[in-house]
Amino acid sequence: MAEKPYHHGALELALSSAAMEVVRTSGIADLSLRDLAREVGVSPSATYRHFPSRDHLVARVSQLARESLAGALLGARDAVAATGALKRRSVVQFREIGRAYVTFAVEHPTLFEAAFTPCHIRLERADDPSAWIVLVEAIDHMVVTGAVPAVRRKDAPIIAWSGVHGLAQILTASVWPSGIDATGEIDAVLDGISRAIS
Amino acid sequence: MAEKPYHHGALELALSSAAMEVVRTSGIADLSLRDLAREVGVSPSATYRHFPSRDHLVARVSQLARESLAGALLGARDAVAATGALKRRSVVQFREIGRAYVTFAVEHPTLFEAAFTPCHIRLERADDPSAWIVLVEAIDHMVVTGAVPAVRRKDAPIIAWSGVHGLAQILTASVWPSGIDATGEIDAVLDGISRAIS
DNA sequence: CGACAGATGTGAACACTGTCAACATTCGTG
DNA sequence: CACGAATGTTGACAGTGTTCACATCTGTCG
Repeated sequence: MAEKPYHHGALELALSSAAMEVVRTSGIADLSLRDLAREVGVSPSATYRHFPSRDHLVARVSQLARESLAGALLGARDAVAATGALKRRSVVQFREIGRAYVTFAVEHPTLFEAAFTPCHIRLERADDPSAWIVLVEAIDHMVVTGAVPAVRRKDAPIIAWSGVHGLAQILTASVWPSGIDATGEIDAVLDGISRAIS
Repeated sequence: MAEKPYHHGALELALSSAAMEVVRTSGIADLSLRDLAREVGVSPSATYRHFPSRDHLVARVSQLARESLAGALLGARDAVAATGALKRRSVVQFREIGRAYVTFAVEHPTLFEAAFTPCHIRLERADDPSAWIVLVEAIDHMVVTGAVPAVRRKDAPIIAWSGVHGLAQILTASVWPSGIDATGEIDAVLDGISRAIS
């Protein structure tokens, strides 16, 4: 077995993966280039062949976290049984997407935090399947099936996205006015969104 | 004039103020104990007499930012003219509070970011006038004037808070699906919230 | 008033970080 | 096969949070 090839071969991927692991278990604030380099078995400066700066690494990880969230939404949507009336089904799908959004944040708070961490770096590669698109599609679908009036089509996405994103943020934030029970609030907000876009 | 008294006299306040200035102009990520110490004209280790760690300083600044936000909400509420029907006035006040929340975030993005930055430190001193309380009071007031049905009293706060906080977060976040126009979206979301809690 | 305890500030050090420049090795391609 | 581009290494620099031993001041009690 090759002891230690001079070239790692897939350093960028290895670094991203190790970084995602750190984010999952610890949080994006604890990302350290030197730590990752150690983890992967490479010198600190080697990382600079793949990420111009720590901020670029952070931005990449944030992007991966966003894609992970989008994947969760898609999964929740596609898990809805393809039975019954189309109209009702479009409503259920939308609701499950919303629930998945908040659930993802609650179950993987560090990932969710990373997904929307403020970073001033502009990646050249754009996001793959944006969570935003999944939401807009679901709403468009509801408009088609008549579950949502066409008048609401324009504003419904920002209303729904705001409500769901805000709740997720609130449930995962550290500072709080008083203990808030997650499960109860989720349905309350989802109901509110339904009324708002009806 | 006293050249340089050995004791600063109000170091904690001076450090907090300098820190808030950095947050306002630069962002909470750029906070540095050594920088602040230099700014205030004190040795780096002096800061440790007032903040056990950098995280504590960050937590304090975050708290100050939250109080600043709460102040903006109070200001917006009290700026509503005390004329006309009570019912209508309670609705206008609620709407202005919501608008102020989002406006604060858009106009002072770094302060808003600081207000909800994730930090694992628990301050002993609790927040003074929480933004949450202002919101709940406004909703209670609407229930009293009959602008909001009593059935919604329980869920209205989390619905409104989620919508407004989510929109603020979305408008100030760095990564985006597409350019979003702030002013238009604010009214859309505020209208949505009104429908949701009616 | 004066001594003493506690609060507050200093200086020098440690371990750690991101980043860079000069150099070494390997890969792909003419 | 040779050579340029891609990738990895070594060693350094400036900067950071944090700590410890020490200096200085402030208020309080006999």
